[in-house]
Amino acid sequence: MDSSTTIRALAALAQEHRLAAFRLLVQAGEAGLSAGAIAEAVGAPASSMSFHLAQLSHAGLIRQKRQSRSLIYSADYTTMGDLMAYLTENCCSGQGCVPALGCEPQNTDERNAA
Amino acid sequence: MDSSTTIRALAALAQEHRLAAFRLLVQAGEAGLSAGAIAEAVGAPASSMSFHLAQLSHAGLIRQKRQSRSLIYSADYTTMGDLMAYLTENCCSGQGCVPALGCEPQNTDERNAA
DNA sequence: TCCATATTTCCATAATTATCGAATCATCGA
DNA sequence: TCGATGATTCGATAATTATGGAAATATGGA
Repeated sequence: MDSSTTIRALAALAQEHRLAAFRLLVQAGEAGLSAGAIAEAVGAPASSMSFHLAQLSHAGLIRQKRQSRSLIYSADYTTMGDLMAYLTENCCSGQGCVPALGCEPQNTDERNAA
Repeated sequence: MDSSTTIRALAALAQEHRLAAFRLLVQAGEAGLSAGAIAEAVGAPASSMSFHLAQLSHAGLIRQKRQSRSLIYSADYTTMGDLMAYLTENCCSGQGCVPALGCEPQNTDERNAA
């Protein structure tokens, strides 16, 4: 992940409605949520939310699929993973930025799932 | 870390000159770098860089100390760590976002250094 | 085909953020 | 105290980003 891609991802998350939407989609998991559901949950008008979803999408953080009349959005963890890797690599060098989780003796294989 | 603090940190990093500056400071380590040195390395005029350093500072990502005529900036890893923790917690839920490092069998105690 | 629903695109406007020269402030050495 | 150096603040302007209603697009059902 290069720095301009990183900046796009960071900027995508650096906004109230977008961060809320992304968190929601992470919670929702594979099933995802429709644009309308997200807009309602976040409390933003449809057209505004659409704008924000486009930003997240453009950053590669979420995916879109049509399901009948609804557009279902879901989190795309690969970009998020790349972002985490970039930050760990470039912004935490040798210091204690990596949170102390995910380091259990035998974590079978939940990582690398997406 | 609450979401508005998170957003401030994300926004602080979501800018070319600031991300470059922060990476530089992470590399520089404890010793840090002067405002002038950062501005030159990043290729931004002093007053612009000063603006950006203020943003990073306000987000809690860097610290400032005066050393004679120079202001020396250095990375503050605690906020970065909090940010990583927030993202891991809220944006990677159960999925494979945590990079596969920091999980060596016996990593003595380099974490929690700062 | 026609209507209702779900969502986006368009557009104008508002708000925020970035840029950078000039002026100002702080510190040091002579 | 004066001049030089390092850095910030000020202020005006440019650029980007956010907002949200209205119009347009896509889909499905009757």
